[in-house]
Amino acid sequence: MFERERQAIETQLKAYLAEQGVPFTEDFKWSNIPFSGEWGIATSFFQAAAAEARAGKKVVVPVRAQELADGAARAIGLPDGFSRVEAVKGYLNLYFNTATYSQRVVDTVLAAGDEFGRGAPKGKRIMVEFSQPNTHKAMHVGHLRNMMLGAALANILEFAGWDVVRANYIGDFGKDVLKWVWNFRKRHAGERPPAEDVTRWMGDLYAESTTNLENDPDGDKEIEDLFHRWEAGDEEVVGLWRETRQWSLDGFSQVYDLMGIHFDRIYFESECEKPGKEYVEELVKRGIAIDERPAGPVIVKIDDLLGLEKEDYRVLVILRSDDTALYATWDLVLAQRKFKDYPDLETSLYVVDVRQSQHFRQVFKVLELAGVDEIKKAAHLPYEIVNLPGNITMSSREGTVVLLEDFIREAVSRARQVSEESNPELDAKTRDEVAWAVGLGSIKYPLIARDHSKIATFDWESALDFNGQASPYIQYAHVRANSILRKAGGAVPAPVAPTHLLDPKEVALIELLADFPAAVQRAADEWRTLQITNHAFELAKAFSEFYNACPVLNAEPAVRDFRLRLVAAARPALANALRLLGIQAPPVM
RNA sequence: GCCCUCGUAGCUCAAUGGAUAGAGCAGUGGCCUUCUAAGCCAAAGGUUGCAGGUUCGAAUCCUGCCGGGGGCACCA
Repeated sequence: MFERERQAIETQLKAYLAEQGVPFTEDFKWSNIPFSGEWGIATSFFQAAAAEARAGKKVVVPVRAQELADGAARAIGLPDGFSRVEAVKGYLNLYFNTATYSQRVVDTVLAAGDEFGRGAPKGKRIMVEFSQPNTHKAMHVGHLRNMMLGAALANILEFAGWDVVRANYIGDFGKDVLKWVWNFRKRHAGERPPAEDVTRWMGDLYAESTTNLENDPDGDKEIEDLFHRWEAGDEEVVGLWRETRQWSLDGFSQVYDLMGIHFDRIYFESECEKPGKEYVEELVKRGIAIDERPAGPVIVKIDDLLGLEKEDYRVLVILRSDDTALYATWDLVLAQRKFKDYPDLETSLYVVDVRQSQHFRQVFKVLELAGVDEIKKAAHLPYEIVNLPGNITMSSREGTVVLLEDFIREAVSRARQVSEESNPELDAKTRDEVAWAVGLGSIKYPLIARDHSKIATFDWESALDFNGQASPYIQYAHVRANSILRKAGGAVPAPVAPTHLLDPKEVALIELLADFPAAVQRAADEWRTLQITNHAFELAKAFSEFYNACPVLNAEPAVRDFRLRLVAAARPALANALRLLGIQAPPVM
């Protein structure tokens, strides 16, 4: 928000260093002054001093850094808009003139409103592939992390200025699917799914099919037969597959609607089946893949092709020995199809859990070896899975899963209960909206509020704890801001500079508001939703502390006007941050 | 065996190579006649797994070790 001032000062600093003969021409790194209640920007001279040391000048770096900071402070004097300049411990601290700057921040946020924090269009397109559910299976909490990560990241990238394509890749074919179909036509022919919890029902039948297959010596053969009949376009098999698949797809749609997620492009594994096999043949012809059928599968010996002595990429199986396709077969063609569908794609991002890191490394490398240049723009964003306490991985086979439907129901019910206790006056319709907004928010937030590389642990107690660093806390701050504005009559006073000495809590809140646009950019650059979940929480915390320390409505008129504008700025900032995370900001709770 | 990854307060997690390592939860003590207490305030809690190295400066980068998790030919 203050790039212009910063650049002007930076120019002066560089001139000063040049004058002193310091061989340092890099850009300065700026940060906020880390003392609470103070507001300003800071940079250090350690790099410059170190550059001198490297150039042969005999200096003690910290001492020299302080010398340079001192000299720089004298050289730039007191720039416009600043109230104080100091050199401390090698740092140059520039304190803003709080009256001027606080008004500027508040005015800027209010002018932008719902758009506050949006970056300028970058003119670059990125595809984010996420969710990737399997038909004929249930959805559990693990799937939710992927969904939320992908959805939030897509929102953030878009807000940061990217053109975003939200893509889904649905696992609607393969051995597991046909296993389900095999069991269904044997034992459930003619049955139809229930009205509610369709994906759970599909999952139950999937678990049943697994058990039945284990106890059926002819099962594997019969499934292989189904495979070939599907390929040949057998009407009965394809018809049944299509019908049952649709049940899952409808179930997914319900979940996505509930979660507020949409996709721009949906790919299916079944579509990749045929072109995948053709591509495998091509790779064999070109000598990239080795065909060991029928004794073995079709493989690519990646390390050999790269001339690597040590094993690294190892071997990728791209077609089974029985001619059936597998994951890698489809992925090889899907990766290329994405660039065909969107030729201007700058980045093709895969949000898939970390266990598939090697798989993607292999697939991308094989395509590179095959001369597919665009594949350099493909990237895998690996994230860790959601485990149960005791580091137990969820397994539908062992019944150790927390189903999405159950989780949502519990969270919404808990939210309703808390709402009834703390705000009994709400009417039924509003209560319902609050329960859903808070319940859904509370399950979404923790899944994206930790680094991707950290395993998330699910337990009911903390999942349903609405206190502290959690989505309801942020929503509550928004509600309080809204409440003040409502009681003020809705009108926001005209722009005004503060005439009172700003409270440290006001300063802290203003600083966080000013930082939001940078947080959005950083989250987009690093593909880290964590930047936004943290910022949203910090913002809510700053607002709560401000709320507690600084009366608004009962303050004297000049103070009241300024604070009212500050509250009016905080409200959309909180709502925007939540919106990026896919979380609603209800007006009351 | 090879490769990847994680290790920070009792627990769950933060911390663009930079100033005094911060939050939440749990526990302790306070605050509702004042804008919604899903809140706020205070105190307490640390050898950043261990040992070296690089650097003016390391929780952060490198090496080794210890411990947890994951991946390594026809699952996805």
